[in-house]
Amino acid sequence: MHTMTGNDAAGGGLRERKKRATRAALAEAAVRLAAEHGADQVTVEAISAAAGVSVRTFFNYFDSRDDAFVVVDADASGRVRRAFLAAPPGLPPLEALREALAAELREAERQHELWSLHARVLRSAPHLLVRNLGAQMADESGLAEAIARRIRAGDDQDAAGAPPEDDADRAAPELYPRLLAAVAGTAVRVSVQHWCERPDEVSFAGVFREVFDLLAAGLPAPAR
Amino acid sequence: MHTMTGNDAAGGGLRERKKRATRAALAEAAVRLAAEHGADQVTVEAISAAAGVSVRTFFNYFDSRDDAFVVVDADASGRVRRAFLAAPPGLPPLEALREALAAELREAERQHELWSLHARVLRSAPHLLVRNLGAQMADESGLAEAIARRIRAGDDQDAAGAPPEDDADRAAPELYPRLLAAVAGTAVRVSVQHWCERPDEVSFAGVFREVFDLLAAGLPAPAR
DNA sequence: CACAATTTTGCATGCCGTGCATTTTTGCAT
DNA sequence: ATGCAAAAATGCACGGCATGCAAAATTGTG
Repeated sequence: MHTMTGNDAAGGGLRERKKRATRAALAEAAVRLAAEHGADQVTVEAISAAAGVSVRTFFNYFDSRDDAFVVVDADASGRVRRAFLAAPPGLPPLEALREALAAELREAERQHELWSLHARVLRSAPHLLVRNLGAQMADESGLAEAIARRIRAGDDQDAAGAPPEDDADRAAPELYPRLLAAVAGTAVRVSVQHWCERPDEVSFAGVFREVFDLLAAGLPAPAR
Repeated sequence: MHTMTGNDAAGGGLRERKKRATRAALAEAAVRLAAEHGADQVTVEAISAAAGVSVRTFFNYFDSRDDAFVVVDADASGRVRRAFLAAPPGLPPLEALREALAAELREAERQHELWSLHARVLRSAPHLLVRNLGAQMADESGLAEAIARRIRAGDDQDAAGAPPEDDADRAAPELYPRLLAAVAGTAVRVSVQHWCERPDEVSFAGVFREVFDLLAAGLPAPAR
């Protein structure tokens, strides 16, 4: 299940490469068809035909029809976690997370066309935006654990005596890591949402920076 | 769509009262059946039978089967908005929202049994938790507008000249109200989530207070 | 090339969700 | 109270979604 093999550019076997090619073809076909005809007018049969596979095969890759529209990049969350943990030790958690997210979002803007289509599909179908949000929430748990680990690592600088239980209380995550992970995800969502409505007025990086500045300041009443 | 009529305890006509009774019966039957047999084992037919209506009638009240598990109190968001707008004018937005949410959550703990069942159902079925999150997001837009209005009202104290457009730019909400609304919703979710895992260690009010204290402080790294 | 493992595919099945016409209930005016 | 119009509930039919199962096709390996 975990696809332990390094699954970035080229995973060893021809089998896995073809699997990912089929999956990507299905996802891209789904997004393009949805952008053209509207999301709810696209049947599984049409997606499968566009990708060159049978209807049954579609359900071998996605648990539901909507999943094809939602999943864009499965290992983006892993990259964010790694970048967050690799940030300079002195940085506060919120700042480290801001940098990690900003780097990932800059990277995401490379596939600008598909991203834009995807955003349009999600905006025109609130139902799918919710599912996308759900995928974001699935990452939240892993990110919260990374935050907790980074805080422990920071504390270990001061108190060298490492606690005997390394990951014993993993089943009961603390409050702060969860809150920070959840709020950061929300911040990304609001930034994208706000920026999508004004593609020309402001840059995405500017919106993103302003959002995190507001968070770091404790969400004060805006001055006019 | 807006159910303009004051829809609190007893809405005028017998019609609307019976409608809400049927809707509540369906929702409660759905939650109880899901808590007993598991959410995905409950068919629409079973829910309808338990509520004493036909299958077709079920779909007259809910757009999908899952919606029956998600919606608990349709006008909770309206109460929060009103309480938020009625808060003392001097209070900063974050504090006013904290108080409004705390009051609503205290009120929600009255139907403790159904709430607890509902929480268990949502935790056992991530799929439904996502839909619940979606319902929360639907309220987000209205709450953001209320926040924007409160801020405008606060500014009108300083500059008495009221702007000619009262709700002209409703279509283009500003960044801060949206962010605050979204983060507050996230804060509630994380509070409930965290508290549900430790029902005995801490009180819900305590978790809730700690979360908003962290937000108001700008999510600083926790001191040990 | 032969063989085992994996993937794809077709078929059957059941539930979900919607449109339409019909029947029943409700509110209101007489 | 009684008839009437609006609204809700119901039954029926239809198509898409989603899964299990077994057969056929494809890939990796000796």
